[in-house]
Amino acid sequence: MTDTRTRRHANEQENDRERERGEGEAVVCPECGGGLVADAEHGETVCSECGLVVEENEIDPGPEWRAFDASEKDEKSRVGAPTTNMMHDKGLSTNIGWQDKDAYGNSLSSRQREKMQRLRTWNERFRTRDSKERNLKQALGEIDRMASALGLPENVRETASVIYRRALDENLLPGRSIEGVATSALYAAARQAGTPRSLDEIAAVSRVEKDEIARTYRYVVRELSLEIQPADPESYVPRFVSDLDLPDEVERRARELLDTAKRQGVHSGKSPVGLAAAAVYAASLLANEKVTQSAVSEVANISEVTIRNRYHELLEAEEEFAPP
DNA sequence: ATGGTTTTTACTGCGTC
DNA sequence: GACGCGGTAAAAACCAT
Repeated sequence: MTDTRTRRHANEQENDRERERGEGEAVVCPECGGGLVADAEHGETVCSECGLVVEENEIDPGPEWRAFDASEKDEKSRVGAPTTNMMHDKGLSTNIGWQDKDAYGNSLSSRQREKMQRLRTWNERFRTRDSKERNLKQALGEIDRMASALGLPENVRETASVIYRRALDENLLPGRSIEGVATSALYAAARQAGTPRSLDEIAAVSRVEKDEIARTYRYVVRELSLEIQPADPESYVPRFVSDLDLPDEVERRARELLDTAKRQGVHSGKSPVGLAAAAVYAASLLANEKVTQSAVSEVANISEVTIRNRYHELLEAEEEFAPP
């Protein structure tokens, strides 16, 4: 009986590779497989390895050019704040200022003031009237809330916003809760960005049950054909190490252990979190740092038994690979 | 639904401080 | 005696089919 999950992961990854060529969401260069970097200054997406420009002519949301004094700034800067996916209308809608001043800064007559107040009210109503927009407003709020609770950086929130927007556009919402889809989007975004949070951690800050998140997540991933690799155990290591107040050396060794384990294929089918936790524990043994299994299991939310099983395997793999 | 795998739970024995 | 660690068996959770 060869490990069926080993095969599964291998296949999954091949499929992902395949898909990346087709769709615009690629995070990997179609030429050389290197990582893509956004170059906002030129509005391009460029491969870090071979320099291939993948996408051009995207709108550069940044300021036009350096300004050396105030007048130059007025001349060269574009109007308004940079657009962002984190606002439900990308920050592009009209807002009516709250100051009762006209374009020249003169104050308005009381009649005019009343008029402006009515305009403000109606503008606000129109801006959020459409159900999709309302929907987005709420979902993005949720995403933001959960992301801060989990300490996820801004780019993850942005990605989550994009995913949610797509789900909305493709009419994936009917029959599913806004919160569920929002949570799934965040879960997916965190994994894509290489700062994964486990399903448990996500569920802890979401208003939705774990089962539903998992179900919705699978659905969303399938419908949007998002390419998401199984989480890399190494991406959990830094967080565990710092949660346990361990030195950098432990982190380094943990990475080494995971690397050789990967090379030997020991890792497939096992939970990445467990692997990471075991690596941290094994590494701290090697570095003569005293940490208990229960401490590691606590921060990783993994049972001690799993840590034991995994770290034996890790050490074995290490010995086979490099027997000094 | 099913079957194969992994993870968890619960319990036990051993050595050390 | 409490604690850290190791092992085991059975239950639960997970996932592809």
